[in-house]
Amino acid sequence: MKKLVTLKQISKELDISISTVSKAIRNHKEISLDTRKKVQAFAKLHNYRPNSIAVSLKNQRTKNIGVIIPEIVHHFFTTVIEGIEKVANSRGYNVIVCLSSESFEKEVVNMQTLVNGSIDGFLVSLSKGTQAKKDYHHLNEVMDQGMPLVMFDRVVDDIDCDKTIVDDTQAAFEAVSFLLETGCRKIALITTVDYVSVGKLRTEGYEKALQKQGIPIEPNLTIKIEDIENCEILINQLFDSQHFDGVFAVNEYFAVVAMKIAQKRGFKIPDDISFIGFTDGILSKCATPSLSSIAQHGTEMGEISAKMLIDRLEEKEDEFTHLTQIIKTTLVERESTKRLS
Amino acid sequence: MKKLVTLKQISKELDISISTVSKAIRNHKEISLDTRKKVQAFAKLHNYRPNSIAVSLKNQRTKNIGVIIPEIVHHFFTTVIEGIEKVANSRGYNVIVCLSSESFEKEVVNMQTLVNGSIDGFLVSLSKGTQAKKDYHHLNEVMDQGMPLVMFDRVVDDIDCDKTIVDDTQAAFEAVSFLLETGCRKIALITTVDYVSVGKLRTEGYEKALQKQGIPIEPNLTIKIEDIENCEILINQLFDSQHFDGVFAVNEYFAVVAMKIAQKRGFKIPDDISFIGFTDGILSKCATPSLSSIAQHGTEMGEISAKMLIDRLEEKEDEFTHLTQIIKTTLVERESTKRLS
DNA sequence: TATCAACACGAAAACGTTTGCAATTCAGAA
DNA sequence: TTCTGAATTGCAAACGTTTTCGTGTTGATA
Repeated sequence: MKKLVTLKQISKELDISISTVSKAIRNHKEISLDTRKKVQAFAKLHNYRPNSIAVSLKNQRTKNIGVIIPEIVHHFFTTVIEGIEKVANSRGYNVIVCLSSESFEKEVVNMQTLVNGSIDGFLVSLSKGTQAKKDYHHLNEVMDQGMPLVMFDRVVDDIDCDKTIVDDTQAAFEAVSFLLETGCRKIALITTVDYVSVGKLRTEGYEKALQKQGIPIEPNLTIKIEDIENCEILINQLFDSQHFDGVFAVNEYFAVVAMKIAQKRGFKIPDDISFIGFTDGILSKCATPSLSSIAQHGTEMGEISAKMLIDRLEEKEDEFTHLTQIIKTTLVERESTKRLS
Repeated sequence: MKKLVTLKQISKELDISISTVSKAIRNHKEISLDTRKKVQAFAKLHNYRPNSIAVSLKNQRTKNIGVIIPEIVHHFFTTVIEGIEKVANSRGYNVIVCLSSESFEKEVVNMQTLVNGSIDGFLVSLSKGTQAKKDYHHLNEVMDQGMPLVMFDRVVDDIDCDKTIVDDTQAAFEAVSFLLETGCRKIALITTVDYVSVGKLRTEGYEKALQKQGIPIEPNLTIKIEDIENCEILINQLFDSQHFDGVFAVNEYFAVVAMKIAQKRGFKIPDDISFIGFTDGILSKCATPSLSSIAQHGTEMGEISAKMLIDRLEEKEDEFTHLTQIIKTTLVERESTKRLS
């Protein structure tokens, strides 16, 4: 077992001052070529690597970025992380991932433990808890300290920072419009409770699409799911009490569960009922029938968010305008919807 | 914008030495109660937090652990991370996640950039590239430097370190035995190429189960998938050329794809063909019919691995025996298999 | 009054870097 | 031999902590 070698040890070994060693390793031209060669050879031999903690302390930057997400067992967030990792890595940054588990308190604690020097900037998607509580003091504190913050997907207007989102309302509008165009007349909506920003926005898109076609909005055709555990029960109740020929769900899981229930009740998909979900993940592809859904391009969202953050970290002079990037969604047509004639 | 306050600033403001401030904040009894109260009040007011980089440098420990996984868009690894996060957080550690993307080179680079002080220990699951190349020098280097390393799931015998695995062979044996007990006689195997350790082990379990029942192993009933992209093609070829009444797949994705193909060809599941997959994830639950599969308990694996690592980090005296924890798998019966009579 | 412990606080080193500037060396010119 | 300027090299501060050790003050005791 040989611990990592330090500048001091090299310096002693070679009988050269620490500063000369440091400069020689980094190939400063103010050190003679002879010395540079000698030191570099020695460093290579002993596998010298600068201690990143010391470098961080000296340079007042860690080359780490912190990512706070509500859940990781969730295909969409997973693709976002993939995108973040990709650009972070390519620009020399490491990614520290923290999970809020949809809890406000955990989100606050996570941010507090990272803000004290561990990272250079934050990438955050809000927990449900935070959205319900509408308490954003932890975000403001971080911003106050001059630490860059980029929010993605689950964002909030009250905070003035860079953001990356998809146009949820527009995407939902397009999906529901597609259902209408392919012949659906009574469309059920399976969504989340209103405080979840994306749930609310997608609900708005649903309503807009109906309104545009002059179709009245029937409240009984909408179910709002708070606790994912009992979504089956609620969906079954919907089937019990209502008739409809289309379903729009705000995520793929709800859509797939609804499809399974519909099939059990003898409905043919898409002949009797069409289905569209949000988030084009592995479930959509593998469901039977495969599910038409809205691709949110999570990887791209991660890439763009990370790029925004790192650009901000490395910008020379402070730029005070914050911008919001909107990612274009795509409706992926599969077997759960009829063809546009 | 107010940057974080430091000990030095507090010290100047209160006209007390830095060391006294430090001690007062940490409630050392060698500082008078008066001073302690005063300093603590001031610190609280100005929201003082010790700079974690400086603390890390001083204490020679970062309270970060590095996790290297092959892919994150993969339900199993995602559950492992969840488990890791949970215990790491509860014991005051942050988690730095790096993706090898199944590439040997990326795995090496990731480990090298983390080993220089950024973290206290590693949690690693090998990339396919590394397993194919059989080059483990980067792991040995890390161990040589005295940095604790715990491998999970995709491990290798050549490295002497703590490990967490499931008994892949035994689990596959049980799954295939179950198929046999429920009446299957010709069982196809959908696996990966041999250099993927878990693929190989599960294949062994499959063969053992057949041997035990005295059923000959037909090589043509096995397909080994290297590139996940063209798994559909290979599975279709299998259906074209062979007859069978059971399928065992080494992951849930292969199983679900095979089920879809079987259904398209008019087979009834499980009456004509039974299916069992490995990795009990969301796909298994949501497939139609739902897939019987082997739960690997990823969360538990993550928890145990993280616990092993942190225990190792915090142990007083060096303990030289490395241990391998084996996690019990569970066969989750669903609709894709017949009932045991 | 001298001694001593208990108490409160501060100086300084250490962790491993980076970097501006001062100090040293050396060759060549006067 | 002395001087000059360039080429090398080293000193020391700085980043923000923690911690050991030393110092000074106080009050009590002999």
